[in-house]
Formats: sequence, C-alpha cells, structure tokens
Amino acid sequence: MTRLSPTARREEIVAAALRVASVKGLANTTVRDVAAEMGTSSGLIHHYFASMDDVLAAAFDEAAGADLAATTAEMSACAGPIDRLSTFFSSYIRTEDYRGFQMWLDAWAEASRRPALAATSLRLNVAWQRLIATTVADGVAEGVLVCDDPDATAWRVLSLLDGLSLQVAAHPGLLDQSTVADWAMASLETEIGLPRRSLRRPPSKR
Amino acid sequence: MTRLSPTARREEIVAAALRVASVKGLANTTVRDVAAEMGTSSGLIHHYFASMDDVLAAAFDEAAGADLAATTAEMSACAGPIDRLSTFFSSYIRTEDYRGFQMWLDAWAEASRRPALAATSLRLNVAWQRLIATTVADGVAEGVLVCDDPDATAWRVLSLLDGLSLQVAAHPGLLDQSTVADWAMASLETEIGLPRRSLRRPPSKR
DNA sequence: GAACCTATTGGACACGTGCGCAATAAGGGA
DNA sequence: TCCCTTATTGCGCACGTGTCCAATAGGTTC
Repeated sequence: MTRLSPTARREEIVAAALRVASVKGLANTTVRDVAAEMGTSSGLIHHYFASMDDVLAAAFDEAAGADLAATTAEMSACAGPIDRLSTFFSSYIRTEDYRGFQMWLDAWAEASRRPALAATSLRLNVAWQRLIATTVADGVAEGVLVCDDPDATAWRVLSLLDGLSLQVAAHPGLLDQSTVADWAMASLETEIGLPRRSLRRPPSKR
Repeated sequence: MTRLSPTARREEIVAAALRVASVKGLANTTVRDVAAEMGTSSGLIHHYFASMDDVLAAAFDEAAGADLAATTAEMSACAGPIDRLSTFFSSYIRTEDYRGFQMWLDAWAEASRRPALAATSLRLNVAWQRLIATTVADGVAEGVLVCDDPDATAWRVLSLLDGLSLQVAAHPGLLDQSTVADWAMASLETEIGLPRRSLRRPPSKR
C-alpha cells in the first residue's frame, strides 16, 4: 500500500474499523477484518495501536462522538430550551438506528472486558447526559419549565431512551422507533411540567 | 464421571454453565469451561445440546427465569396493587445485582448473533413487562391508581430500570443501585398518579 | 451370563484470535 | 547520491473456538 503519514493512516484505520464494526458489531471486529477492509496487512494496525481494545475504542468514539456532535450542533441552532429538547429527540431517533445502537450494546457488554472501550462509553454517556441536563437547567432558569433535579431528570430520560432502544435493537419487531420516541417524550413532558405532545414535531419536517 | 440420567445430566450442564457465566459472562463462556466446571469431557455437552447457543440460552433462561419467578411469587403474596409494585422494586434491586445484570447485557448484545439466546431474552423481557402491566391494570380496575396505557407504562418503567441498571453494570461508580431504584420509583409514581415516595419501602425491612 | 443401548471419553479437525518480529521499501534530508 | 528513519509487509507463534466422532464403559434387559 502507498505510504501514508501517521495521522492519515491512523484516521484510515479508525474509519475502516468503524465500517467493519457497523456491519459485524464491535465485539466481532478483528484485526484481520480491519486490515482486509483497508487492503493492507494486519501488522500495520499494531504499528499504530497498542491493542485491539484501543482500535475499537477509537472507532466507537468516532461513531458515537459524531452523533453527539451532530445532535449538539442541531440543538444549539434552536431558539429556546423547549425547542432544543424537541430537536434532541428527532435527532436521536434519526441517528440511532438499530444498527448504530448495536454498537452501544456491544460497548456496554464489552466494557467489563475492554478497559479503553469502557472509558470511552462512560465519557460519551456522561456527555449525552450533560447535554440534556444543561438544557433542562436552562429552561428552569428561564422559567419556561419546572424541574427539581435536572441532573436526575437527564439520567432518567437518557436511560429510558437507551432501555427502549435496546429492545428495538435486540428484539426486532417488538417495539418500533417512533413508539420509543413518543414514549420517551411523554415521560419528559410529564417530568418538566409541559403539556402532552408539546415536544412532538410534525413528521412532515423530514 | 458417574453415569447420570439424561434429565439429571442436562440440569447439571445448565447449572454448571450458569455458574461459569455468572463469573465470566455469557459471551465468554465456552464449552470447555462448562466441561471443566463439571469435571467431565467437552464432548458430553454436545451429546445433550446441539450447539453452544442452546447451552447459553438454557443457562440464561435458568437464571433470569428464577429471578422472574421469585419476584412474581413475592408480588402475589402482597395485598394490593400498590404494595405489589412496591415489592417489585425491592425485589428487582435485590436480585439484579451488577453481576446478574451483566448476563442481560451479554444476552442483548449477543442476541443478533445467537438465535436461541435472542428468543429467550425476548420471552423473558416480555414476561417482565406483562408482570408490571397487569399489576398496573389491576390497580386501575380497583380505582387505586390512574393510568391511560398500562402497557406503555410497563415498558417505560422496565426500560428505565434496564437503562439505569446498565449504567451501574457497565460504568462502576457512576450511579448506584439505590439511586436507580429511587429514580425509577419516582418515575412510576408520577405516571400512575401516586404521591411522591408512596412506593418507597423502609430499608429496615431487610 | 450374554447382548444391547447409550452415557461418556478424549482427542482430532478446521478455523479464528491478538500480538510480535525480522525483512522490505519508500521517502526525506544531507 | 547516499543514508537513515520508519511505514509497511507477511508470516509465525501460542492459544482458544465450536463441532464432530470412533472408542470405551457402565447399566439394563433378556
């Protein structure tokens, strides 16, 4: 293969690992898979990453981090906290298709066995939680919504979404994504003292 | 090893697989692990189970099914729906320690790769949901609580518990079990029109 | 006691795993 | 042009994986 600069090659490895992982799942992605995807040798991966754990952590960081960044950007383009929360949900269900969510499932399950992956998933989970928590806290400060404990509320709505999405990914046909979003929105609306369906977006927007 | 009856041997295999899986996790439990745990040969396992997927599914069924049965029994010993729901939570956090929950994480993540495990986790998840749904519906019928859609409420409270417990298992130190139970109870109390802390149990009971 | 069924053995098979390492080649600086 | 750093190769090592199967042994039935 053509000789690349260290940074460029590193990025290509992560991109290739991500492509493989999105099809086979994080847990089933091997060094040889990534090498084959790039069309290079397997030894090259170990020249840039100390262990496979680090490769998977970097790939997961790339994927989930991009989703987080995209959602954050969309939300900050909105006017008020309520609109931002509304955008959060529509962004969440768009990015987190059942395929992307399988990566989260693998990351959580593998966390006990792969330290780097555990650190990454922890960091990203906390980042998602803080995104919601600060938005809710802003709404309370502006007086447009009511919440005793924005931190706890953020963990609840995030975990509810995770728990429901998990069923979608693990048990196809049981629940569907629009139901998940609807139920999670209903829960948050109740928690922060908003009338029913006030977070709902007209689906015509897409 | 001493020659056993087919049913006895089958049960011993499942029990051994469960013992190994509760330490190493479902995903990391191998045929040789189970054989070593029993002190027999690995070929014996395949004499009773067509594939490793079936062994793991049976082991998971055994563990999670026992938890479900225990909780069901405890709940039906209670007087009214509210007391049953209260018992549900205290039973849930007692049985679902972080170790047992790792099995759920593995089951969900492996579901896309192991058909038998997927079928088992689907069946058990639905059973848990129905347990809550019927209890809530009973409460509505008796007029002691209010709920528009017990089915949706059951999925929400179960998924909230799963989503929060997942964080406890995957990211030690981030959240703790008592917080999880408290937050999930708060959510359900709001949903079914109960005053705050009415589902809470005095911890002196244990 | 003999005959038969089957639980159990122990290892072979084919494959997949992460990781390491000597050899090669490509490019930049002197 | 030579040299020296290092990206890249290709393979080997040690191990682990599920599955299969001929051989053995224990128990039941006639």
